[in-house]
Amino acid sequence: MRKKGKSREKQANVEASLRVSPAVINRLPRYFRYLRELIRIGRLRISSSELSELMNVTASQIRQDLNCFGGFGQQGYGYNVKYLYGKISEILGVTQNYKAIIVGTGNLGRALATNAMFENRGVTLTALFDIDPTIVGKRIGKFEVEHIDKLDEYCTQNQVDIAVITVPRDSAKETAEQLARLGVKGLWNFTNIEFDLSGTRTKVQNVHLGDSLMTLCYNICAEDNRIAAEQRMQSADNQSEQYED
Amino acid sequence: MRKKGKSREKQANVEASLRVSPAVINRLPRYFRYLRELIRIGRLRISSSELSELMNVTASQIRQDLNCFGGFGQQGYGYNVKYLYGKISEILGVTQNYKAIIVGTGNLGRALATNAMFENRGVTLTALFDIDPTIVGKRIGKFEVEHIDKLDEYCTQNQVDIAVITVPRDSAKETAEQLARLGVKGLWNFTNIEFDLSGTRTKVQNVHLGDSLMTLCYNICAEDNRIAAEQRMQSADNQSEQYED
DNA sequence: TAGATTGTTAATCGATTAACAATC
DNA sequence: TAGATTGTTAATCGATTAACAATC
Repeated sequence: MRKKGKSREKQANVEASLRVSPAVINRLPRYFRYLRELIRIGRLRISSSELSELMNVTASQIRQDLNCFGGFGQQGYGYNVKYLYGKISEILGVTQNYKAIIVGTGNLGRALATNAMFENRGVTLTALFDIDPTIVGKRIGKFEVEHIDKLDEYCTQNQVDIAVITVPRDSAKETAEQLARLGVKGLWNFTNIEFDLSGTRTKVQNVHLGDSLMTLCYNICAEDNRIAAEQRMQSADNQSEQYED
Repeated sequence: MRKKGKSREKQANVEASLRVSPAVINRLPRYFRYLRELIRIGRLRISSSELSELMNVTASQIRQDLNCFGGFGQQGYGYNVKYLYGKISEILGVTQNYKAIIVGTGNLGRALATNAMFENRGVTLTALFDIDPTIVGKRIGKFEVEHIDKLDEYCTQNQVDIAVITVPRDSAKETAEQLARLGVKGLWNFTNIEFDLSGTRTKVQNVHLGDSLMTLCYNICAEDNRIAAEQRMQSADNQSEQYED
């Protein structure tokens, strides 16, 4: 059972949004993912040490992270999986029912438009926009693509919290600034360029797929180098063995 | 002109792949991106302080980061843009001409298959695989989709450095382990689950789009809370003003 | 040469881990 | 109550920034 009265929840943190370190914030979605999986397999409770083994992090880090937002656990018991999942969902804004649009219905935009990811995370897609007249009017999933000229009107008349930006790089900056002007709260940026929206309240989350691919390439390349170095060592050893007898 | 003889390049680091901190590695692709842009606009040289302004980081960090790999600059001059770009490209493995395949040609797989990102970063796509018989044999971009049953044979007979994993979550673990067994050097994972390939030399780079969306939602939600708090403060101020006179 | 800017060391800052008292 | 496990403080570790001597 949950403790009631003398709850230690850091209400201050949640309410006044006292700055939580970016390192912690970036780990929250991963907790969310693991907790959902635990619910799926029917787990009712979990201790920080069990979860730490599952997630390959320290139990200390888990307790520290969760405590930025409140005392969600119980001494001697651990964490109630569903309760914790609910709390993290709240913190992540899953319960806010944010509305999103996709701007740019190229291959990537279309792929996202039909992806269950949004609804699985409490975000509702409401419209798609494109500039290409041969695409405008076509159906993608349950939407009819609208012309980008309608963007201003749409954003003024409907709640738009998030805009997914999947336009070509040349129109990206302009589009981003337009959306920020229209008061869209967050941009999910799939283009290669970065936006400077300081001076607005609009948040930007960059995906930069190319950077991710490059990081992978670096790690592969570094491993290749290590393997080559190992082999050089080995053959050097063999050489000296030959001389030894 | 580049200095020659008494070069200070950390050859040791590049050759023996002395561990570079993950924080630095994750920043490299961003340098790569900005340098490419500088080349595009015809810049020949740049100082760390100029670049720092452009990228919104400290000059100190830039010099520190680059020096993990060698002395690529010149006192009193700065960095030669093309030379530095070449060096970072090398470090990131762009010059290795890695070969990649895409496993899973759903919406996301198809979007990636026709994306210029790979060739722009020195990676060559060579084949696509899927399990769905209605898709196998169809053309996507310049490829004909092959059946996943051919994966073993293909990987044995061709160099496959990178596999892009865009399969449904239920077949993800199995697919990843198969690819690791086949000696694929790196997995670019677009599924929601994580792989444990410790004990293999295969590197995994997770994209986790859902996590990225959640981080954006957190930041929006936190900002919403801050705005609400501000407004409460404001109305409290107004209240006390009323009482003041 | 004088001015500029790097490479590098030392100082600071922030994030992670360890330890343990509080408490369920 | 005794055992378990959290919440939290203190210690450690790593990453960032500042400063400056080296040098182009």
